[in-house]
Amino acid sequence: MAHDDTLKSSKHVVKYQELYKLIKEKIDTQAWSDGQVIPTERELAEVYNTSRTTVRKAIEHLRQQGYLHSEHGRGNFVLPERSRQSQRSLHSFTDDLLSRGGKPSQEILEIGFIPMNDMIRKSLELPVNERRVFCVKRLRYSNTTPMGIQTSYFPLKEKDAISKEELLSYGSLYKLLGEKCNVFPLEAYESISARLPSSTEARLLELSSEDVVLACTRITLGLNRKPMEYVEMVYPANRYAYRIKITKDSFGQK
Amino acid sequence: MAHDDTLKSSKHVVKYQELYKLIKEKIDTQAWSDGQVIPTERELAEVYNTSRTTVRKAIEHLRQQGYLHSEHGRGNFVLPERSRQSQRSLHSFTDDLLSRGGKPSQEILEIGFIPMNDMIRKSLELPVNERRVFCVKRLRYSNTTPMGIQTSYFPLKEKDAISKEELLSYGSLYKLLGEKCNVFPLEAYESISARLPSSTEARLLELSSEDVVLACTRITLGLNRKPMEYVEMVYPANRYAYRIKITKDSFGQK
DNA sequence: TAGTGGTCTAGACCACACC
DNA sequence: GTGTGGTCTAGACCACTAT
Repeated sequence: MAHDDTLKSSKHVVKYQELYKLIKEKIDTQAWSDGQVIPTERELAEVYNTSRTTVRKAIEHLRQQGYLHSEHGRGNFVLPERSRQSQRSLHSFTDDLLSRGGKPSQEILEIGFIPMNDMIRKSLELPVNERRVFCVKRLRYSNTTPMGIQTSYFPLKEKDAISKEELLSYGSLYKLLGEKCNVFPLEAYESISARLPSSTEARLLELSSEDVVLACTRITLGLNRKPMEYVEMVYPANRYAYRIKITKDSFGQK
Repeated sequence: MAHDDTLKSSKHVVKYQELYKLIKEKIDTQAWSDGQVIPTERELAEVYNTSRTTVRKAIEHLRQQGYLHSEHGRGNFVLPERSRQSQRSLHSFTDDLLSRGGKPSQEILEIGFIPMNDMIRKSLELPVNERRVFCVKRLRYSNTTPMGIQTSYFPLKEKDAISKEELLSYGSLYKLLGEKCNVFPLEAYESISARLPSSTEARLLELSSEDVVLACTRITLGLNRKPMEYVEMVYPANRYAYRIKITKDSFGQK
């Protein structure tokens, strides 16, 4: 009864998201700590003046994010921090480095239109009459250590060309693309392999003769599910590892 | 009206899973094909004699699996095959090779208890008085090509030791562990890096001097969210690449 | 204006855990 | 038993898309 209408359901703000944030906050601040049960769904529904269905929807998402797990007949329990997030999700290289505790910066090696090739055309699903593609090649740093070479290809119109100055002032390429071309990333498919570095790569990444590189390619799909980016990434394997969370299929799949 | 009670909701069979399978079937068999709208949620609810809530739960899961996407005010649309599954999910090496189109087999290099070390103890979160751990080292083949060296460590009781013959007759280690020790994998955390192979690895994987390996470690959590396995995997990078799907966070996370 | 998916409600019954 | 989460219902209203 302490609350009543804490969950504002005004324009475009949705009750189950509010409740999700609220519970997440409780867990992040350790008001509800690891291994403990949280209040029952019926209690939460009453306290926050909502229905059990809405509570369950919020809890469902917290389960997917690794914050809670449910035991039939017992209750919903807070999971240890190690389980939380860490599902590999779509974010910029900048965010990635930040989450690893470094100070990101970048050097632009190349920027501009280049002739199309078949690999890029196929990845971006472009018609054969597209002759040029926009390319941005960058060297990424964490503090002063080189952490990767990232070469991105975008199906831009000639008029939408991005200048070096523009990119540097924006910092984030995704943000720039969103505002200039109205494209936003939705999901991506990545392939991760490894090989010996080329001499150029070894020089840029400051590698010794024993070092190898992780070589990854990614196709990013936009909101309309069309490819909006093809990226080749090269990481120094001795300084960079992929971390992923693997889960069981929700159900059905067998 | 054609159906009525097609969706049997008998013991332990749940309506939304049945409906999920039914819609998935329609899409897999291309009865409902790429880019097309499927019947409206209200229609599906009527035809299959269920509520719209239940229909929406089935559709929600199909969205998560990349089978459908929804457009507010327009309908639910079938996504192209490329979007489906491919989320990296928990499965055995055997399943993985099968999905890549090979014929899996294995050779057991080592099996038995070995002395504990700190790396393994920490990964499996074991107390300091645990002195031994069960180790299985296997060479995996796709057809006759070596595709990986997999070294697994399990916190087994001495009495639960697994023999080479047992493992070979079962084929799957997970299946054996499930039946013998009642442990089942729930989720896993994997780290992917790369390096030069050791001379033993190069010999076993039939590598040339130019080849490098993907070096991965994995901690698998069981149903009780306790570590049930620590695995080190070494793949020939020229023959094996990781494929992962990356998605945007569901909501809230910002 | 009509039809769609998105949110939300206030119930109900079931399966499971614990006493 | 009682209490918990898991499933399901039959509505309702809103926001968006189309015509």
